[in-house]
Amino acid sequence: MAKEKRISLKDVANSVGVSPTLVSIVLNGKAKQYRIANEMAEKVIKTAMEMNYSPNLIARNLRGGKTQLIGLIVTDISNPFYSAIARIVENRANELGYTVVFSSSDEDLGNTKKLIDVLLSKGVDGLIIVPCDGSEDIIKNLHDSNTPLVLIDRNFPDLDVSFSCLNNYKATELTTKHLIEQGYENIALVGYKTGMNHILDRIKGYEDTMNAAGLGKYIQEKKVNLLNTKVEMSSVLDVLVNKKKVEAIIFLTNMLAVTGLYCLKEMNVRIPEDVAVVGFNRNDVFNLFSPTITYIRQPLELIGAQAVNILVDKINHGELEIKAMTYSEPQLVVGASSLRRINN
Amino acid sequence: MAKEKRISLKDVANSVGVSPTLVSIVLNGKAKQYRIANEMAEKVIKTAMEMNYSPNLIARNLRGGKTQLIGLIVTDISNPFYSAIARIVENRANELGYTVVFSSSDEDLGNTKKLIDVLLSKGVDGLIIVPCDGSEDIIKNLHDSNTPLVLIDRNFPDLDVSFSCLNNYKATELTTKHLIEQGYENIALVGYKTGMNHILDRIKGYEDTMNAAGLGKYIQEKKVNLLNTKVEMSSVLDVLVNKKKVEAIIFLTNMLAVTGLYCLKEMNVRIPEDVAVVGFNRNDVFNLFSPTITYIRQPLELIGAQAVNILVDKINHGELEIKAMTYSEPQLVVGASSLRRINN
DNA sequence: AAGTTTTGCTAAACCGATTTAGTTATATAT
DNA sequence: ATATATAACTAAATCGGTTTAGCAAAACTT
Repeated sequence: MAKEKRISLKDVANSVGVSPTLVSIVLNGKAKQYRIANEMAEKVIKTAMEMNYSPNLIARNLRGGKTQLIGLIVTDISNPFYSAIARIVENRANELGYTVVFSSSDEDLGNTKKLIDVLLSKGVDGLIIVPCDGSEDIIKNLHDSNTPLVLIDRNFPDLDVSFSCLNNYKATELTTKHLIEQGYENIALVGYKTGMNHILDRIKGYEDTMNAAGLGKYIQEKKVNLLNTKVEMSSVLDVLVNKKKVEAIIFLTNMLAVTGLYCLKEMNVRIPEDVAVVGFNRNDVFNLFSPTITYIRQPLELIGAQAVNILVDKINHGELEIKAMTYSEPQLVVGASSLRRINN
Repeated sequence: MAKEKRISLKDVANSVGVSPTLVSIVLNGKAKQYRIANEMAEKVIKTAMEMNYSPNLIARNLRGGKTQLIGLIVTDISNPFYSAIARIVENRANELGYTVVFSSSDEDLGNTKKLIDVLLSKGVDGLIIVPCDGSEDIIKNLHDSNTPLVLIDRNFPDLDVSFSCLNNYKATELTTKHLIEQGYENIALVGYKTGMNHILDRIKGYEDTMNAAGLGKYIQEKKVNLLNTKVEMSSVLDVLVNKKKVEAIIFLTNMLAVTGLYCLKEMNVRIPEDVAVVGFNRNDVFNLFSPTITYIRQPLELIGAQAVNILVDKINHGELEIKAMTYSEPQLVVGASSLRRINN
């Protein structure tokens, strides 16, 4: 069976008996502007509909230099947090007439560089990136080359690059205050080794709140390596729970919280009797765990949609100079894992 | 700062002092075939490298070439099962020099149709699709138009369309046998309303195994609607557990299992004492739940990579007529939720 | 009635690559 | 010495749109 030829603009033009130019003008809604006769315009539109014409975007884009393609680089699309973001980005992008090309950097600098090159060579009109540790220079170069670009989830405060992310400071401030209100004092934090701003902000939110409450002496921060999280997490939690006798643990990411819960379960640590726990980002695990886990909820809809909006603005209006900075507000979803400590 | 113009083929040609034709030929590795002098070929390649030339894929594709773009349509990229597949498809595609464009159909026929059109209009070289209920005609048309196409996770046995999916029959056969071996007899199944083959196969695997074990009288199948799963699941489970007194429940998808666990938890049903449970596809929830949940593991790596392999074969060799059918083998991961029933 | 404006439409360039059909110069054959 | 073959390269068409410049006919001025 032969591949059916798609109806082209020329086909419609021939059918009506006019030039392709006229058809193009009419179908782009510029009939008035070009003083095309009303009758003629209607006839063209009718014929195009009848012939089931749809424009070849590739041809259109070749002329216009645009692909209506947005590149999305996350660290790992199979991470539910990022796939949730991907879905929101997809939806908003579709609404605005764009399609999303995605790639996973695996938190790797070399990959990031390669993926950016590949996506640019595919002709994406702009990029939404979750930048990985150490990618500041790459991002700066990309921005300097005037590629429409928005960072999401993480950002580099020193760069003039637009971003859409959580108010991370407030997230741990909320969390820490909540735990303190619940009667906890010896509150520890588990993050991972990175110089990335989003994590540093979360750490600062915790530290400031602890200090403000006069609990500075209890500040304890453990950092695990992202590569063999499971093993390191075990020893970190062993130290915190068994040696340091902490009363509560704040996990700085969803993955850390899930891994932490695995380990705590294996260690037969009771939550919150032995230690209270707060996680990060929604996860079915938190709701189905016994007890349910308290966590910070990010307004993903907002964060994702904003990123697309900013990017498309840049693509369309070339407002590349303006640095759009959007910090969305976290919410604390309280479960049973951070219940009030019984005064003893 | 002005956006630097991308280097075009013509720029390279001018720089070397030859025609664009020659540059095109050399860079496409056809120098020998067109008897281009070795010296000249080397010079062109060197200059192209120095100028950091990369071909404009839009132009290339317009001419009738390829975009090295693969379209992936899943039902929902934010569903961890599909984002896991997406990641594997991405990896394999990248290895073969392709980039992935994704879209979510939301199990909707209209969306599916629209997304296919959009992806084709973006010039994807081929499509990997998780077809939704009722999409058989759309898929048939697509296949008939000779678009390289592979179905994944689900398939239409009546169509000559290649696919890569689980041996679904064997999945529930394994599950049911396991439960029977553990001493369960009154085993029910919870699926959703659909005519899709993958679910029908799973149902058949259960029925056949029950019948073969002489437990036909216990066969009970409940189907919930995918739209308000939570509400329907509650009533379905209420009937199964409280009225029908079933001993074990097999959930036919990951989402059903997770939702089911929510409901069972709310109902304070003990697992496996009151009712045993088996889920589908790995999920952190299953491992962190108390008790851990037995589930069917799909070899996602294999399923995803196969789909890409088949598709790229079709794209490259135009082997559109050959129907590649790959069924990958399920594994049963045994947790505590299906522990041996104490004889009473 | 001649000049000007407006109306309604089209030819042709263009985007950046690929490909077909040549062309020219040199080498080989007869 | 003329015909033929081969080597090395190029002009121009092509993909399917968009856009610019411009043309012919009708309508309007003065």
